[in-house]
Amino acid sequence: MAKKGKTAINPTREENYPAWYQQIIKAADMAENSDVRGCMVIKPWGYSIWENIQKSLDEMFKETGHVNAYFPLFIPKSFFEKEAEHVEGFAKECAVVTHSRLEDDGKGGLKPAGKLTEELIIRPTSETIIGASFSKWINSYRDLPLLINQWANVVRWELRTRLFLRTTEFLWQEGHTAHETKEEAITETFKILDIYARFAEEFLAIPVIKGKKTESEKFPGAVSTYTFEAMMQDKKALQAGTSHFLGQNFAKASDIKYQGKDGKEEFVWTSSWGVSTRLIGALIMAHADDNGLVLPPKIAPAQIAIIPIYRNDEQQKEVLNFIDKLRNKIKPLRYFENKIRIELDDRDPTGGEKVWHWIKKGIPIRLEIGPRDIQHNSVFMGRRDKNPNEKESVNVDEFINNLTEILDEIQNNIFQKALKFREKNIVKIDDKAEFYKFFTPQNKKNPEIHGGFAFSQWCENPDCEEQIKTDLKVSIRCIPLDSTKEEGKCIYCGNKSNKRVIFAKSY
RNA sequence: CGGGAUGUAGCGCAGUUCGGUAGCGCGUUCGGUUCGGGACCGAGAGGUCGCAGGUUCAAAUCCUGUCAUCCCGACCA
Repeated sequence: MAKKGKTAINPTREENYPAWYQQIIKAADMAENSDVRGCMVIKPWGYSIWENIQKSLDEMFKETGHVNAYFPLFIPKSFFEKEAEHVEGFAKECAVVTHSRLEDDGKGGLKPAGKLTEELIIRPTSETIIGASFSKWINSYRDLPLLINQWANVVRWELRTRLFLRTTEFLWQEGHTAHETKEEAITETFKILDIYARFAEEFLAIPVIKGKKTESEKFPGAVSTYTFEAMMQDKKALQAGTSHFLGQNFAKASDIKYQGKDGKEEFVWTSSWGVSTRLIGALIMAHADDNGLVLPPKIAPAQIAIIPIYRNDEQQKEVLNFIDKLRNKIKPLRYFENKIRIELDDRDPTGGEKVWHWIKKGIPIRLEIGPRDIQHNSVFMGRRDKNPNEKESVNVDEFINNLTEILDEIQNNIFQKALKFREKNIVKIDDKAEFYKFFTPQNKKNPEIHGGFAFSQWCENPDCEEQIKTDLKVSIRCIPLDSTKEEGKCIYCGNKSNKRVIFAKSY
């Protein structure tokens, strides 16, 4: 009989959250560390999730008038130096290309040669090089707005990396837009933030809080940064993506000017925005449980795994035949305009191992189909939003008829569960001592999962923000956009304050 | 980049104190029995013990260096 422990993933979230996270990725076979420090290999199951993210977001960008383009991986150092704050923010984590070829070093190895006259930076983000193109492309107000997106890889030489959450090289999209007026650029910034938030909630099933970053947390070179923050199951906040209003900072740095209707030359107003493979990390930490990954149907590489059950060749033929017919019935169905993807697991039939294999991979629906089901024209269904042992026999026609609703239900259940978790762990705190207690673990040596989001008053003094960060490692994640004015006292200094912000530990 | 921990078969680990040439569970391969909750029996394959030096007749084990991973800190999508 089964020799397994209580959970498929060990350690559990409660026992050791960071180790649990690594195990989820391993068990679902999503990615692994590469031979290059800090870089990951994204394996098919993980990459497929990224492809689905790309597909959905790309559609949303295009629906709102954006077009894709591609800019170089390399940025001349001089371009990069143009925006002072930008340099300061990114200089410490830039990979620099200094040579263009390799030569025999006379010891059986190779040495770099062909020193470049100007060093090239591998893009950590592309504001500057895209700005250079924009300045050529834009002449007149008729050229505006310019709404460009690129899907690319970027490199940030991080000192501490974690699969998906922070890697030296990562995949993302970066939107860059130029507008005639400040208002238009700001509208764009919010429009994208809304798209991101909608995508996170409707596709990734992750509830998010939209908000503005404080001065200390904003993007280097931006006038203002907007973020959408999600709560992970260890109650920490994850910045899932950002949208920046850049004012005319980069327009001035890259000399992006247009001639207005009045004939006068003006600098454009720009925005930039991005989400990355970090979203996959968010997906894992928002939904996965102690039995493995949990995938919302809309973003899953496949929605259904079919496990055939049989004893002999004759039964195998019969079962596979039945499955084939089932697949043909599913084929014309569409789930959010997409085909429903099915994985048939016809490896050698070995008991329930295959069932657990798919549970760990987070597949939304598992179907076990054997002779007994064929007899009753039914399928044996397990759902990832329910306990692994909660399985039910469903009539085939009923299953087909209800399939999209079932997927919807799973999608919704996953979202609701995450939402409930967040609501439970977001607390209004107005007392300083309580605030400190909230963010201090009971067990100092081996901190348990604690804290959450504290929705507290802040007087807008950066010193208060800084002190809290020093004391508790808690930062202001954002000033929620829907945070209404409310008279109160700053949680740190007690001075008059008129709004609440989200405090949390973060990734 | 600073502090701590860990590197032994695909995965999880023992062996290191006290040096003697590598083992367990899972997985994997083959044969058979099985098959509706992680099957069983039998027979195999698989490791220059992270890497490089050093000490020694002899190193997974002792010493030095180095690399990687994980955790904490500083920094960040």
